[in-house]
Amino acid sequence: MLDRQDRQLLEWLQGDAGLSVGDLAEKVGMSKSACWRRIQKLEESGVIRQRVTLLDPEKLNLPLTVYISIRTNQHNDQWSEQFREVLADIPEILEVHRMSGDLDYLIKAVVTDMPGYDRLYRQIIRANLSDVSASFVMETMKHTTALPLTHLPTV
Amino acid sequence: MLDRQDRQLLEWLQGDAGLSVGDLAEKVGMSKSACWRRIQKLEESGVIRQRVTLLDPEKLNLPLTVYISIRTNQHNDQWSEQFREVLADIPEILEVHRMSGDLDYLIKAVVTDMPGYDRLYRQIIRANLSDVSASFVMETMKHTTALPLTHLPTV
DNA sequence: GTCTTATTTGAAATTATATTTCGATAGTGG
DNA sequence: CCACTATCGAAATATAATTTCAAATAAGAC
Repeated sequence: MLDRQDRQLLEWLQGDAGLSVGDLAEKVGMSKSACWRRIQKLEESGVIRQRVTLLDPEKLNLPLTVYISIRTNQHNDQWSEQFREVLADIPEILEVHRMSGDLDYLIKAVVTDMPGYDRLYRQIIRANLSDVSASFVMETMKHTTALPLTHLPTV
Repeated sequence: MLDRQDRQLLEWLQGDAGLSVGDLAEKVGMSKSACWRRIQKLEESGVIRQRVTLLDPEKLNLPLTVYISIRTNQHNDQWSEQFREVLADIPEILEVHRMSGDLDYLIKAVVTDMPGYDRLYRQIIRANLSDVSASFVMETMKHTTALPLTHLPTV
């Protein structure tokens, strides 16, 4: 069970993984050692998954984000597993979700430009897909990795 | 311009923001101080955006991810700006993109369950939207924040 | 080529931070 | 009230970040 202080720590850490234990301790009002142990526990328990560095896609020559919707007529496990492995190895592909509803998979990818998208497209359709359609991101109006902590059971 | 060593540093840091300068220095084969300065420059130049902590949605009672597609008949700047502000303040909403093609906006959100989605839906449709449809994530097959460094101009 | 200048480097010193230790405190069940 | 357990804070120790400075390297200018 996560108490108020754990939540506060998580709130701060979601925004900045580089904060020192000392800073955090001050922010949530406890000693450094208590704070440090809290963080350890949050890591051990898996609430904290990992600490990552986010880069600027534009600066990496990846200004175009695309969502690719896929329908397939292949629905067996073996095909699905192979599809997963292919996509896992393509670094431009950031997310792959199996979806409810009329589309089967939704993919998020980053590319340099339209020719870049076309190269990606050609890789993907090697699998047996009945329908592939792309929507391009014109403008990202919000983008955060911070999850709300408001749905936890009350202490 | 990012040379081989910068790229290697970024590669490692994307995977783990918690690596020490010493470890990184060893991995890419340079001294600690050189390594430290490289990282500073990458931060100053904005290639490194931020370091964040990723949490486990399930452990936060947010097992359901949903993509919400929106069409609207409102296309003026003022409406758009207001829409943005409303969405920015809803913590369950992680991403909002203005899209090309037949849908206007694509939203990614996390919720506890279907009633949770319904509450979110009701908040969103307060805006003047002509069409809102949801697709739920059954299974996330890939999810990374690491961008490919393979599209940078060669040194 | 070689001189000059501006960058970048590595080792060592310094400063700051993470981690451990240990005794004190507070809550729990019997 | 006592024994037990979990948590705490302050201080000690171990690691790591940051700065300093002299040497090495790269980039032009001629």
